[in-house]
Amino acid sequence: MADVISAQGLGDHPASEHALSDQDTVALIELMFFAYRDFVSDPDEILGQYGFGRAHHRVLHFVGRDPGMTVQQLLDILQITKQSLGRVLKELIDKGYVFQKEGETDRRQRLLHLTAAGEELRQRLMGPQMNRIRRAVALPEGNAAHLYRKVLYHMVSPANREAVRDWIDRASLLGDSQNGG
Amino acid sequence: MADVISAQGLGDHPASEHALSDQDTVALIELMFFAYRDFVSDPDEILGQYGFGRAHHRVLHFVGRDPGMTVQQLLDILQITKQSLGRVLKELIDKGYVFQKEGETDRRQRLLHLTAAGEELRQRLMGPQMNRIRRAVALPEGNAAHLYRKVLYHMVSPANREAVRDWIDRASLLGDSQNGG
DNA sequence: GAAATTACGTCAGCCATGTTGACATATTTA
DNA sequence: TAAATATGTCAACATGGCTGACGTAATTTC
Repeated sequence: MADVISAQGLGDHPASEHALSDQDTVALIELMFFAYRDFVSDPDEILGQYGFGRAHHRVLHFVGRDPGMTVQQLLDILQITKQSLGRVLKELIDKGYVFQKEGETDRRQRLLHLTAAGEELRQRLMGPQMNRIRRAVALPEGNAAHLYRKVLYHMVSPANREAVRDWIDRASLLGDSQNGG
Repeated sequence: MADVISAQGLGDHPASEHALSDQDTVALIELMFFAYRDFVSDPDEILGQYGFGRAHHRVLHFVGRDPGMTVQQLLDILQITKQSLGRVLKELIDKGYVFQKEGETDRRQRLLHLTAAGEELRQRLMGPQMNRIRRAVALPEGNAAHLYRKVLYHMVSPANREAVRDWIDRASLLGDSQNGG
């Protein structure tokens, strides 16, 4: 029974029916909590060494994924206020992990980029999460990755799905900027 | 292409290989962020009407799942300090959503229970999340629920898996306390 | 070309929720 | 009886959200 949640959840039930039982649904709600809690624990530990928090991580990650993005684009993705962003962004700039470049076509814009140190830290933070995802998805079941991605996507609110899909598509097209390139 | 993340992610790749590409792995990391963000948005809105926050929600949920649990058990699940818990617990008790009963075998314990109002609120908070999970899992793919549960479970840190499995098993055995019974 | 809008920054204060450290009290266990 | 346990509480602090207000430079619109 190692590495199996419970007989209740993974053995006894014929999981092929499409309507989920209340029990199973609640178990998923709780697993969402536990999984997210541990999922962010790896980077949290690293961030502490730099005097940063989760907010810094998000900025590092998304700027690294889409170098040259505008402040407004970042705000749209994070869905926080510019004042909240301002604080962490200032710290990241002051400590030399992020820098800004005046927009060429629109000189009001301060396009966001990672410094070499920023990209390095971003990789360091992403490593454990990639390992965790790969370990979790690489199960004997077969195309878990496909399903899991689809399920997570459908967990996003319908109103936000277009923005999320656009982001994922866009970031994918940007190439392997998430792999140190 | 409606309701599909992207050609990149869900169309072009043969997802049957067990080693996930970097691109796909990063996409999952980001989906974890977006999905969790929206997953907690439903209850957040309701909680605001009561002057409560996410911390209150967690207490309501887990106490409702395992009525009579000790304070220490709750602390172990939430993995926060007793001072953090103390604040929200006090508010929930003062406002009449939670009450405590002296333990019978060990009179030091203050066993936690929901009042009728507490159970009602808990159901109200859980409703949208159950709908969201069911919608996300009820995809044409077939046994998504099974896979998704397994994947989320494996996202939990190995050191925490026993505790999480025990909790899920235990809560399941407690019957349908999550369904108003 | 003047006016309105946009992109961004910043100051100030507030709130929720986490932390550490210290101390108190009742009860159970050794 | 002494030590450990279960719980509560006070005080101070950090992070990262929020609102509201105001300012500046650049672009767009009329």
